[in-house]
Amino acid sequence: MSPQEVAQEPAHTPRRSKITPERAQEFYAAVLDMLRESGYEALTMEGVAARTRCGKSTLYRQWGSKPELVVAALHGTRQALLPHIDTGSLAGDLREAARSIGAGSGRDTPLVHALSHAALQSPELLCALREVLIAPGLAAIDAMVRRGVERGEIRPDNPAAEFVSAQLLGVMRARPLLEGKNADEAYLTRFVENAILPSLGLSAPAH
Amino acid sequence: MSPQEVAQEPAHTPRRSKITPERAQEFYAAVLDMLRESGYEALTMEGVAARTRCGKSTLYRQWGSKPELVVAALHGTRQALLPHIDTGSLAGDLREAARSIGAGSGRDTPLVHALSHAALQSPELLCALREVLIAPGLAAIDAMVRRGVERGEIRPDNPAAEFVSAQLLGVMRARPLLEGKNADEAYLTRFVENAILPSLGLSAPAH
DNA sequence: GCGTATCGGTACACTGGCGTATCGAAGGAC
DNA sequence: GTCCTTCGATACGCCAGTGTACCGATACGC
Repeated sequence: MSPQEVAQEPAHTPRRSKITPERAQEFYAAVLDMLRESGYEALTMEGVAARTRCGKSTLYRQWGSKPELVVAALHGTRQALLPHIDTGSLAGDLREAARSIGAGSGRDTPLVHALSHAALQSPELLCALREVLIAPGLAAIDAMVRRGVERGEIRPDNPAAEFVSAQLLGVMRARPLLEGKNADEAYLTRFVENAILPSLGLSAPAH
Repeated sequence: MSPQEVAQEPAHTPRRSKITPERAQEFYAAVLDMLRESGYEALTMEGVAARTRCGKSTLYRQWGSKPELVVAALHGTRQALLPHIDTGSLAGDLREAARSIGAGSGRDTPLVHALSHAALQSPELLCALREVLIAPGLAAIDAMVRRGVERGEIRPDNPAAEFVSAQLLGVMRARPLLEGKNADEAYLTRFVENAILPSLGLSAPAH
């Protein structure tokens, strides 16, 4: 708690910490990079200290412990992974979402991958993971579907609607395991075009 | 290597090990259980020894190290998770697969979950994971699709066909993260019915 | 039955990470 | 310019897990 306040307030209250917000971002970036590379368990405070060229004491002074540091890193680097998408049609939105997710897949997929198991042991971590990586994507996709309903493109009770987000995020996580490569833009675009849209009844199956 | 030979050959060569095949299965079951519960990193040789009421020395004598034990446990408990499914139609096969996967989801999903990250660091583990848990499911589903093509239910170039397995396995892994509960039989069945089949053009979208 | 090798159990070094304590140095407040 | 706090760095104690060594007991081969 206290560290974020300190690190995120540019100036205002007589700031005690010498960690500038930019410096904090360096810490956070290092943490997330190391998470992506080696996972949560292999992430060590010593490693973070070495990579950021600071003392362990600084890390413990500011964040208290490894789980808190990781949670702070997640929250501190919130970046809209699905930026405002509103193309005017559900199909367009989903295509654009596939593009956007695919473009960022090298960044977010490994993160989710690295944290998804560790999160089961720690409620705080699970909460941060959902809040930062899962919920925004989920909300964005659900919003697209909702707008699609409002525009009358699909019916409110379209039975495939509830699966759209699970399909997108699921396939994104499944492909590395199945085929050994990340779900990139091209793959996700094909997926939306050939699987999701037809399931919603939004494009005539090509046969 | 040597331990499996010993444990899996009932008799034949003057067996040195006193570990009967049944006893070996107990070890393997304990390992997989603990993997499901706590993940790969948290699995300790001491824990396995304690749960199976054996000495650590036995584990090290037989399997050499923790990664080897895990690999052996995977290979040693090969069980067809998708038993021969052949209902005569692709839709029937997929519905049956959903049922079967859903019924076993409490068993296999956590395993994949626990190993999928650890596998990225160890080629042997990745290989075993694919061979035992991924490939059989993949092959089974692809076989269904292939039979569907041969029967003429879908065209060979059906663009949604390539995504069937990724969707099933992906959704199975995504739901715990999205909704906090396992993809059970009911959910997967609805998913197949309302998303996969329509995407294949196998059921008229309900609207 | 007897020898032998493995079993289960414990004790032991060794490693590596966590978190704390302590230190000189540096930079901002005033 | 002085004071004071935090910084970076290092050393330390502690704990947990790995893998080895050793033990008496036990069950199998013959």
